[in-house]
Amino acid sequence: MAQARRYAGGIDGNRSLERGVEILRAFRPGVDTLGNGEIAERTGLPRSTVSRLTRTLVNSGMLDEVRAERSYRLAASVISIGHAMRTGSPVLNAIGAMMRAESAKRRLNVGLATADRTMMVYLESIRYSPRAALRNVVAGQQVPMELTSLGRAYLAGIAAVERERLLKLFKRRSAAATRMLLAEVRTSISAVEHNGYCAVSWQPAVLAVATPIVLEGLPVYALNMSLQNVDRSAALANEIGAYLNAFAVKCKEVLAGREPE
Amino acid sequence: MAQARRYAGGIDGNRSLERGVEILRAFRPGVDTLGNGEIAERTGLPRSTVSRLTRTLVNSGMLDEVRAERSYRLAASVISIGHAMRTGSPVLNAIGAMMRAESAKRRLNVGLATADRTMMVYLESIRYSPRAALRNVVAGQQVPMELTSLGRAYLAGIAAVERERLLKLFKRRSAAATRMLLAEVRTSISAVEHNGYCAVSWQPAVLAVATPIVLEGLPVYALNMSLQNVDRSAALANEIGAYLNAFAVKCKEVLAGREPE
DNA sequence: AAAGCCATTTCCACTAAGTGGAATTAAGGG
DNA sequence: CCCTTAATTCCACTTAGTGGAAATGGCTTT
Repeated sequence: MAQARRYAGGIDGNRSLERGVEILRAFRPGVDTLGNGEIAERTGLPRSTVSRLTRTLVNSGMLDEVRAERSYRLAASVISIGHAMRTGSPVLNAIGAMMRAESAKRRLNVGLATADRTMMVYLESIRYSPRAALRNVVAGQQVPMELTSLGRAYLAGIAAVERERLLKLFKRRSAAATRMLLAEVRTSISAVEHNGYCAVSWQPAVLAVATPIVLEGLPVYALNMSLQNVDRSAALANEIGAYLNAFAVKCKEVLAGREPE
Repeated sequence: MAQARRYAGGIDGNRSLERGVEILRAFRPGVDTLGNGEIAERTGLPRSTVSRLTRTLVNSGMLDEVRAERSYRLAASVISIGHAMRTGSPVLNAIGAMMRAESAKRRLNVGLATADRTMMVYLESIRYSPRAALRNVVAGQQVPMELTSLGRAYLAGIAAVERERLLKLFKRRSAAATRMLLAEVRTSISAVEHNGYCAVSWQPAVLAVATPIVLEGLPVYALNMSLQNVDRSAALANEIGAYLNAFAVKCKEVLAGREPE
């Protein structure tokens, strides 16, 4: 008993909708079109089911059909919903401008991200480069949670049970180097607990420092600052970490003072 | 007979999925959280159904639940899918860099958009401003189709039947000024047919010029160039129109030459 | 505190809507 | 022109979804 069979009666949710979302998710960054067969493979759904659901998604405007090659691509609707998400976000509204100003002042990259399953996704990423002044780069970009300062700061900010659930997933994901990686992740988490931030050099010659932003009624976010073309030094990490802590405090003040609707 | 009852057997698509998408769509730009009640109102769905579907969307990661206020907001997933859409887009991949270069060279804004129902949504919008060099502004932003150069260029680019369908929708939407507006729209469309572009000053002191991009196997796009703080003059519109035509030709060449996978 | 008043969620009987294997149709390839 | 391969439609089956009604759970009011 217990373990009630899902999708009996409907208390657990709606199967078709779940499947439809899974189909949208099958379009990972970089893929242009997918045929029903490919979608069926990626999602594990029966081909006839995929055929019907893709048709529905076309009618709903979430997919565009490419008749000539019997395939589909994500339609413009998905970015307009994405845009709605960004403009609705109270956090981004509150601190977006501050992030831009901070990037210019400190002459480094400033980013804000939150989690999508096991990935961190940027809500905003302000890249500072000495020449092109500042330009804000693609929101929606994903980076792996376990390897980045953003992800580890996020892990430090969430509830312990959820954290352990995610750590198990990482274990399953990367076959090799598991022990060392997990140890590193835990080190970063306690760094956050002790110093307020953690520093990680995920990409070569890039130093990134991040801190969690935990607020009632909002998902946990992570704020980061990063710098390219530097050699990784503890001193530099400390300096940026101090900037980040100060900035995070300012952000939290602003966010605490917002009208709750 | 005929007019087969929808959702019998499943040939017409999947009702729950359609409804789930409608719920996501209820989050228009600017809204933060919506409760199930509000969603039910906006979508016209029964409250119990909304309750189940929102739960599913939370499980699928498309919505975040705000337990304290029993409401929901769009989750980060939607921007990561949006990002996938942008990085997958062959058009944006092919001409994004060219758009940036053109914006810098001509010192004006360059945008690329396509339709989402009766709105035009920007895939990319490169804003030129004399000071902050160039920075690319929010993709996903929507502007009304019937009022903008982008929208009218799009209308000029699509099949006639689809165009008439949309024109009827505009008629229904704006109670007043209908005759004049529709006449204006038709004027813009024939301007595209004659000169390759149409010019519209939707917002005061902004001159915008757009042209359709029609390619086999892709939705119709519209490319535009615009300039702020100018007084609207035919001469200026012609000049920008000429730039735009030349640029569109270059774009189409590049797009024609891409490998068809 | 207690009671009343919301809004949201769960229950449940009903059956239509969705399912997926099999048949069919359509699209390339030789 | 026929054959192969993949997508789509059919269709009998039945489960999964539905929505009205009841129950729950928060909040406010006296």
